[in-house]
Amino acid sequence: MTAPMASIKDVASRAGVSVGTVSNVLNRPNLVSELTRGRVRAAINELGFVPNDAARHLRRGRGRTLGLVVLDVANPFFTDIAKGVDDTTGPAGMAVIFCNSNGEAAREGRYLDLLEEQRVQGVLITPVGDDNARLDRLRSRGILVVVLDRPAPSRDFCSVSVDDRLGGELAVRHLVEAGHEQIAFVGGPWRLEQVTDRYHGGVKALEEAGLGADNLRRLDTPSPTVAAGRDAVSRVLGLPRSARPTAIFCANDLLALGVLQGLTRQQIRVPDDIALVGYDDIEFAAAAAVPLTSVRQPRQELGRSAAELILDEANDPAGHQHRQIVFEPELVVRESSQHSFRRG
Amino acid sequence: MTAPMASIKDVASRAGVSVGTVSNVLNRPNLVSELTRGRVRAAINELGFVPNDAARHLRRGRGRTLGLVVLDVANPFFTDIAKGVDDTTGPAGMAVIFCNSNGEAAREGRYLDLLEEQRVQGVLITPVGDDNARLDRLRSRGILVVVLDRPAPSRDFCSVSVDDRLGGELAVRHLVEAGHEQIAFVGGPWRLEQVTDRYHGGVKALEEAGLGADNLRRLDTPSPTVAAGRDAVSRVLGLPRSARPTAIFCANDLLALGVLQGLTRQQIRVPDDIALVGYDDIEFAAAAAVPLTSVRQPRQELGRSAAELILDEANDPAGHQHRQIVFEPELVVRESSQHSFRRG
DNA sequence: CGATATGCTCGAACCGTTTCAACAGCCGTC
DNA sequence: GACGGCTGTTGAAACGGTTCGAGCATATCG
Repeated sequence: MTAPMASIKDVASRAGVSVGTVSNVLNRPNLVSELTRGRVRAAINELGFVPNDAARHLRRGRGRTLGLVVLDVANPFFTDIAKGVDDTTGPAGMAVIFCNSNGEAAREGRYLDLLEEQRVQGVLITPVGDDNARLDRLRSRGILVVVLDRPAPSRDFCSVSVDDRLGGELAVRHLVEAGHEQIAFVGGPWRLEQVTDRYHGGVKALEEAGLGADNLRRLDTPSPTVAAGRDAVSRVLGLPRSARPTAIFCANDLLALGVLQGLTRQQIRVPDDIALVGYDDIEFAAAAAVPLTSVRQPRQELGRSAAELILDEANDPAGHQHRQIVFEPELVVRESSQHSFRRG
Repeated sequence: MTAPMASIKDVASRAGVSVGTVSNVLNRPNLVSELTRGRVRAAINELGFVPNDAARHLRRGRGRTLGLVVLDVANPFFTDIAKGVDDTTGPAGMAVIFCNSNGEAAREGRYLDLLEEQRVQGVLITPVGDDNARLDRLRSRGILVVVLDRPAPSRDFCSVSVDDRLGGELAVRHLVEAGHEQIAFVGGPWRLEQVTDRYHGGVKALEEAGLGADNLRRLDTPSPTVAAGRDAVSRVLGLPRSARPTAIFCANDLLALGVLQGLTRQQIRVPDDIALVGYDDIEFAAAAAVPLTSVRQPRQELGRSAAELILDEANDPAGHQHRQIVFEPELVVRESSQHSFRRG
């Protein structure tokens, strides 16, 4: 009933050699004679021996696993990142523990504790807040850290991010150029830097156009999800007539899809009555009821680069230089912001 | 530079007790006097001691991690399942290694090897094929197995699934009742039982209506993704006029969204020219260009139940009874199949 | 007062690997 | 034939916890 897993000892006795030799066959086969190697390999197969990673880990002091902590597993933006990570760590023989902080500091903390106990080699994380004390602590314990989807808090962390201010700027400039002056910004929670940066980028675009921050009205959401987007619609519509926006810029596509649903339910047409711009350009943005204009981020690329940085540091801790990679976002214009699309 | 992680020995010497006592404070605090317990706790805090899970694991023989292997991380259906799993394993202090087989047997195999090396306590898996030899092998090595989103191959595995034949039946019956007689089934790869079951359920509905399997024309796709759905459209349109379907039933929502995009590109209106039904009812189905009729599965529930089954077996291996839980799917009708919606 | 039970603590064995110093042959050299 | 250099192999010491029998006070009881 219970596990009769063969150990290296069983292999050794079956092959008539010492455990050290078996270990050598596994790790430095060139040190072992052809003949013994063959016998050991045979024994391994016959017994179906699979080395115990916990033991190896214990002895070596460090494991072959990484932690990936994201804000929302259900957000395709993050699963695309995860795919990118996986594509590069898999071939390197690393396992990834995929954790969902759900945007909650408490959950994030619990997962980081767990990853510490696992003595993971490194952590790729999109932090919930700006508590870099926690990141420092990981570091001081010898755990490699790469900040994902955010610039690192200091020069001695690696990070991979996309210029969110620029993204916000692109989105709002696009709307301003289409003639919009009253714009709503739907996003939150405000503690996420991604949200504030996108907002501030938007404000910058307005100022460049001679308008003010008042023209980008902030509507906070408790979370950046479809449901929160739906709920935000009533607040947009509840604004005094004078402040009624003609366009909405959402902090991500999930919110935008929710807003779109909410507006549709209220018989408000997009883009005719209100223009809509999302962020991330997830695959579903293009398939939406009204194809969504969105700010594209190189999602898989983000994951791949982050994984490469951490592998680089893992393989050569001494020679490694911390880098803060910043990608550029790109505006993808679709129907949801094309006022003229139907009119014209 | 390198990790000076405190070990249980450091804690012991700092608190002036033996390592055994420290271990007891951690695992059976009631055996330790109030006084010592305090001293040990203090030492733990001062040193920032975090137990090494690999060591514990090694001694105990089994770890606190589970593996979750799914067909596609980027499919919201599976991330919702993952959420369900996570919600129930997290509080139980278990870590989950989330693996993406991507529908490829080779990748699945590599991940299972990895999970074996990790000596995970259990594996929740949506298998790529029907190679239950591999599952048997996990079992024989003492690794608990729960089959996800599929009925177990035999009575001595736990499984949590949804009745896919019934789902296919519901979808096609709905179309038949709306007057459709030529229906295309877009799905694949054919090796996935989920795909074949949904197809056969559809055939059953046709037969009940006095029609034949010929009326459900199979169009295989290489993968159940948005891109594959888009590509399938040309094949639907390439069918001889006589066999031209008036409705399409897709094996999942990703395919359906892709098909919808493809049709729109060809200026074919849904549902007026062709009706469309998806499967899974992911969140984005309702937000699609044309809100998608779909067959809903209790996604998070699926994940939760699976996790509960595995925790149950882990906690009481002897008393555990293997169970095959089967949920019922539910048809959610939206605009994409409502021929009358616009006409009426 | 001695025997026995009770409450805490200790120390050592053990889990399955890796690593490394030591060593056994064997060969060629001088 | 002693010697040094290779090649392969061995055995034991870690790694960091858990577990358990033994030991030692102290309290309980007859």
